[in-house]
Amino acid sequence: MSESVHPKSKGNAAIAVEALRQLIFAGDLPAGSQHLESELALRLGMSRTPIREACLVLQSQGLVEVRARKGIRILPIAVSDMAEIYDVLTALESMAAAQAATLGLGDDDLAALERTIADMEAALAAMDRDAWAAADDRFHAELVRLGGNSRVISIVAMMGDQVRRAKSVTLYMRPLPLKSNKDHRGVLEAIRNQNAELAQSIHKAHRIAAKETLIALLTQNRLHTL
Amino acid sequence: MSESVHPKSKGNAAIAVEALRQLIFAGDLPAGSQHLESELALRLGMSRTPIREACLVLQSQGLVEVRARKGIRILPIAVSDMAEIYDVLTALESMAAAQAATLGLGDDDLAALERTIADMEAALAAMDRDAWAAADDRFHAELVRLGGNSRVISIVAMMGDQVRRAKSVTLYMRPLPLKSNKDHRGVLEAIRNQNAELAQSIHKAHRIAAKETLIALLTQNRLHTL
DNA sequence: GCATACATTAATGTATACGTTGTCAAGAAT
DNA sequence: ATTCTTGACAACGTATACATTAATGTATGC
Repeated sequence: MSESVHPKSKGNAAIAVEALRQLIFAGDLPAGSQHLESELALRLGMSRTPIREACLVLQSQGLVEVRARKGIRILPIAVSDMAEIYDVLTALESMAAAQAATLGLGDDDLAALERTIADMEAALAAMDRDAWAAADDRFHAELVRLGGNSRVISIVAMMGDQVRRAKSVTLYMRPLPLKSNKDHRGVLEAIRNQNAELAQSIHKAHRIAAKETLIALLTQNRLHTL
Repeated sequence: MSESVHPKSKGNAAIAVEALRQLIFAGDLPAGSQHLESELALRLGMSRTPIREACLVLQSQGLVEVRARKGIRILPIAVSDMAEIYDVLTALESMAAAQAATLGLGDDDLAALERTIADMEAALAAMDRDAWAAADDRFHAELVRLGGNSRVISIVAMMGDQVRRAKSVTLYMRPLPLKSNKDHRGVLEAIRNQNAELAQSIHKAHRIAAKETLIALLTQNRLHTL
């Protein structure tokens, strides 16, 4: 039968994970706020059981903290957290870039990465910050995908989620990242030329610069927690 | 009051996590085996609810996989997994070493790290492989602790858990790692001298060598999964 | 004899009731 | 006025009953 494609192919727990993620990223559950299991259960129209399981998953992903009798707390991101996360991303993504370079990838494999760069350039030309940020996310995700290490992929995705709010807050506070794309093209070319050292060093410098820019911005604007 | 320190400060779910970890590491739940929730509940003397929550936690740590109607599966570690994990450890621990070197740590801070090296030397002299492995684990844990990045600490701990079985299997298959300690002392001295580049490069080489040794050993002995 | 449809069943997924325990506030003692 | 005690309450943690669903075996039709 041609049922609706997603009648209930996912359990309620999985639905709750996705719904809570949306609520968190949209700011409907603000950073630092606390919420009772029963409140969330009522809000999502299910019982406490799948809510509890969803919160455990989100806790393991570093998005919330479950504290007995104090409700589920949406974890705020402090500047020190940003520094930690960017350091992890720097180390893992740089390694991914180096490993991608050693794999001898062809133009087919690099097409997706190249497209994200083109998207960023187009977004810059149109001064569309949101489109640029989306393409930048895709660039980094594609880069680690090319690295081929599934653990790196999932760790980077988790860390990316944790800083998502902070990045969106600062997106309109800083000048357009015109220099970024030179780095991106540099990494791409180094991978294409199988120059692992160069790919790694360019990307590492790129990430360190991004970290310092972001931290300076947050500090200047007294955004200690997000 | 001199109460017993842990009367029941932990809930059953936390107890289940710890108990299942023990069973997995001890081999009582062999890699690749599958177990029903009700079986584990009976075995640990509690209901399915805390078992389910414990399994979700263990799944997020990469130790098991929960599959509907097929039971909880203890994840085996393939050689390719070992390669992935060692690459992650290489990147993150090397960064931790570099960052520890930049912190200007004093002898007090480095005492614990130095002790783990001394323990390894003593264990080597006594040809006590288990003691050496335990001290080596402490060395790596202490190194990342000195790095000061809490996310690196927890990621490294998770990855260490995932390869624990494989390391214990190969522990008695390889010659005593006499060279290792020179690397360890080198990292320590580089940190003491605030030479971040050197600390990073020594540790990186150390990890790469360990990876290749372990993978060669597993491949030679046809230990594709553990 | 084989394939397909269906019934059975066993295991997970969910709801709910209940026990347990930390929190918070009110009040008494110092 | 501050602090300590105490007790009620509210939220969580757990057990259990129930619904759902996929796998398996069986029967039936071709």
